[in-house]
Amino acid sequence: MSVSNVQTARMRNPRGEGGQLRADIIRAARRVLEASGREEAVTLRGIAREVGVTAPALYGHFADRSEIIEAVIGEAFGEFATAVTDAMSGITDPSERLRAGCRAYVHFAYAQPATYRILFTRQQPSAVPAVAAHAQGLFQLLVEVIADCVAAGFSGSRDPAADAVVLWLSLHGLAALPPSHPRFPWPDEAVLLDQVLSRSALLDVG
Amino acid sequence: MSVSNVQTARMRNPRGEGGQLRADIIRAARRVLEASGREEAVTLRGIAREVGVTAPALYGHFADRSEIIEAVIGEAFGEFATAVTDAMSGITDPSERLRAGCRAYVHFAYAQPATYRILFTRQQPSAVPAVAAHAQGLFQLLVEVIADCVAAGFSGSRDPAADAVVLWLSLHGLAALPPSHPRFPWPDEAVLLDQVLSRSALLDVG
DNA sequence: TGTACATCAGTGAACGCGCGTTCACTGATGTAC
DNA sequence: TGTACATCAGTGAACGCGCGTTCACTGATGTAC
Repeated sequence: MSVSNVQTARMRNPRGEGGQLRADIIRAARRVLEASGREEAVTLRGIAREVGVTAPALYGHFADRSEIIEAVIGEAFGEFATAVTDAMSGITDPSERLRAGCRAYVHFAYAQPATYRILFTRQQPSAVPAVAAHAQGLFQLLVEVIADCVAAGFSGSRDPAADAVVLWLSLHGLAALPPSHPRFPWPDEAVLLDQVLSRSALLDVG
Repeated sequence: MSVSNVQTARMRNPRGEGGQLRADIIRAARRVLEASGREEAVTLRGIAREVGVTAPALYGHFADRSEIIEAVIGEAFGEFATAVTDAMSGITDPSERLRAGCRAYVHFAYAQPATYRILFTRQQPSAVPAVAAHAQGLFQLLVEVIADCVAAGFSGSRDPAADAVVLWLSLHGLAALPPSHPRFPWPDEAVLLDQVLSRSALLDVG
């Protein structure tokens, strides 16, 4: 019944460590989300089954189902932001830093398509406060690295903020379209990313 | 109760015109889809309420709920393709023809965001045969009009097919991201479209 | 060291709800004689 | 022209299901005396 199929009889948490269940719930919800691909399929009872606990137990940590979904979104966006910034950290060449960040963006979307969808194509994702803040920070990072590329002579951008918007549009297309249209004859992903970077960010591609 | 709020007592169709109900069902389903914003909220019972008929009546025209959803997708994609091709027809300047088609693409997405989403960001939309065919045709049209722009000296593209892919990625971003992120400070839509066209299609923007 | 008690992480049964789908039916309308 | 009948577009009641949520409870573990 469990999504992960490694469900063993769950041991009751020792006293004082009931908070452990909270983290287990969020992790289980994310597994259910990716296994089903649809936010609506992430039911409170389904999460409880995946955790190995009865449904009412979840109410010890969340007021209702929507609070669990919001926690999932918050945690997933944090992980997404970390994936992107980690990929960029330590790379001094600004054009390579930009490329690494964009690659991490797209790879996250391919590895966890349903999670990417819940983060970026919900009706109003920025209604979740954590999303608005994280998104703002990531966008600023994008603007700065494009500006770095300009300063280093790798990009012909005359308006890094405007070009960051255009780049984000293309990145989102690259992240979202191929998983939804697997029968379309997509070019190689790395080639596509280089084309997007050279066009949207006016980056010289070596 | 009805989404459109103009529901009057429905008159039974005269004999031989029961087929009228089929079209009513699809239209009602599309209203429910846009009103709720979510495919999962388009329930068979909800559609029946919107039509003004009991739920079992729908089984006279569709085998089950999923068949209604597929009919909605098929009809919506036809309407989308018509909107784009109509916008382009009669325009001789190829760069204006390209711009008009892209504008129609994006406007459709803004006017009917849930419908656009169901057409392009479903798990596997191209599993619906009508979608695969229509999408293929529209993409070919995009390649051709970019080639026309090159021939007329308006575009520096060296590979219209490859650039059509990049343009589609950006168009999708432009169509999908702003409705999902209304708090982001988006530039003016027309400006954004011109930037996308000049970058992705290497179009000279006047 | 032993025992009464409080705490706490859950359980188990139950609720009302909307869903998709089935089934037997109804009642108006056209058609055959 | 009148009447019996077939057709057909629906209706109304019912089903089993999974859902979110509530409630009273249980039983293990730590704590106070």
